[in-house]
Amino acid sequence: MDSIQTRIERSNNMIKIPTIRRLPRYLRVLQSLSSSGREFVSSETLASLLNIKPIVVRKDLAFTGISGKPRVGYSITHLISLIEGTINFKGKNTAFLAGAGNLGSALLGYNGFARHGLDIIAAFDVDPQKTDTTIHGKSIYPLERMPEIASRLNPYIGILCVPEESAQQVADIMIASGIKGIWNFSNKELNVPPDVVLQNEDLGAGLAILSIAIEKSSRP
Amino acid sequence: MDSIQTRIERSNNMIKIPTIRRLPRYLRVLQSLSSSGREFVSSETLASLLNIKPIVVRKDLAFTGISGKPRVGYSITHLISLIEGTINFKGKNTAFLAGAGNLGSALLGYNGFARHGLDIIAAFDVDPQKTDTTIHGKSIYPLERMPEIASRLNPYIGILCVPEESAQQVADIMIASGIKGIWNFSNKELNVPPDVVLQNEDLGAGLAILSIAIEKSSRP
DNA sequence: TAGATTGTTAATCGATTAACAATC
DNA sequence: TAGATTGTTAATCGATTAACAATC
Repeated sequence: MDSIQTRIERSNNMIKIPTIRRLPRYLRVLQSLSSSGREFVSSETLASLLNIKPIVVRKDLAFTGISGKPRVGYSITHLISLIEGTINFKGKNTAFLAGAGNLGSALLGYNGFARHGLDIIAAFDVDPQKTDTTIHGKSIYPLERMPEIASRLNPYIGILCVPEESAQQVADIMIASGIKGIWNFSNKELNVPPDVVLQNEDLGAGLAILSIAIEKSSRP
Repeated sequence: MDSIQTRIERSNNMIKIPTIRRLPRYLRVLQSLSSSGREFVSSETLASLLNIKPIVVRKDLAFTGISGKPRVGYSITHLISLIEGTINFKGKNTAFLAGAGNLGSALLGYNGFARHGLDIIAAFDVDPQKTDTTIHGKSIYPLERMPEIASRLNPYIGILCVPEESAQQVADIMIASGIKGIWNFSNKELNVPPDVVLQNEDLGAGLAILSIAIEKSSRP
């Protein structure tokens, strides 16, 4: 028999992955609406901007704790603030990045992260040619200095952009450095202890979905 | 009343998004097992390598049409071939890329795409400083030449890496050029006609999931 | 008040998991 | 044959959608 706590948590109120995935999208259109001077927006309008259904919007937004006004909609500035709070895009999420290759360098230069509350505070590489330089204004340190520098800066997130062959090894260094979550851009299946969160970013998955969908739409 | 066809399709046999997302992961561990000389693999082994359950593996692999042998498992080379066929990672998926900034350049230099059967055959940018040069060996053309070059090369996929402000406009040029699917790395919500497939790649979504999971695991 | 929009409750749909028979 | 592993059928779980009452 489940505990009351378990049953309550299962029955309602825990935010769900599909909702979390949509929240940054709401955020972007809301910021755009806000900068055009609008104050309120309906679930109908948000739905049409995201090509989803209004009922999905209302269910999703309920998780942020917002209360909409019948006949008016939701306060845009309030909603922005609540979504940012819900997905931790306020404050600063500090991160280390490992692997300053093509992709790693691109992420170091990605301006969008500021808007997502992510601050890459240091980057690491094994290549002596890259270390002790900066890329897009971020300092690159030798990989072996990660634990030492982490003990001073206390990063939350480790962004892993190294080749598959060294991915597990570098992940282990990140974990030993006290990082709480790994954002894995390598295509290696990583093993991490249960208290470390792992988020895999798999371009192959997106490409496979696209490829199958194109094939299906060409031969209906 | 639904047609018989509709009911058959809904009841069984259509490959599902979660399965499609996992197929590239199977592919990678299978390729690694294959290069270590193994011939057969069980659902149990694959499951433990991907940190999922064996029943999920068996259900997923059924969609590729493979037939496993009780007490032995699945033929690794056969399975690789069937997965590649299922997600179109065999042959060549030809692509145009628009926007040779940080991210676009990184994707031009990404070696993993060859393994995914994706061939970026040309790249485009509005910046005259970038056009008529090459990045990672790929030629960069002025954006306005896309329709003309497309009429010769017939690309399937358009990889969109331009800033949000110009994303819709560039997507429209891709569509006018006859592209069948858009892989959208900009954070713009695009409008595309129903016969064009849209796959959004949203880094904000991954970051939001990671961020909420870290918060939850820190305060249990 | 009338009507538009939210938010809740119930129904449907789809994916995962469990149980177990089939098979080599 | 015995036992391991596949693959099928049924059950459970979770997310989306529909219907509609509440509210401003």
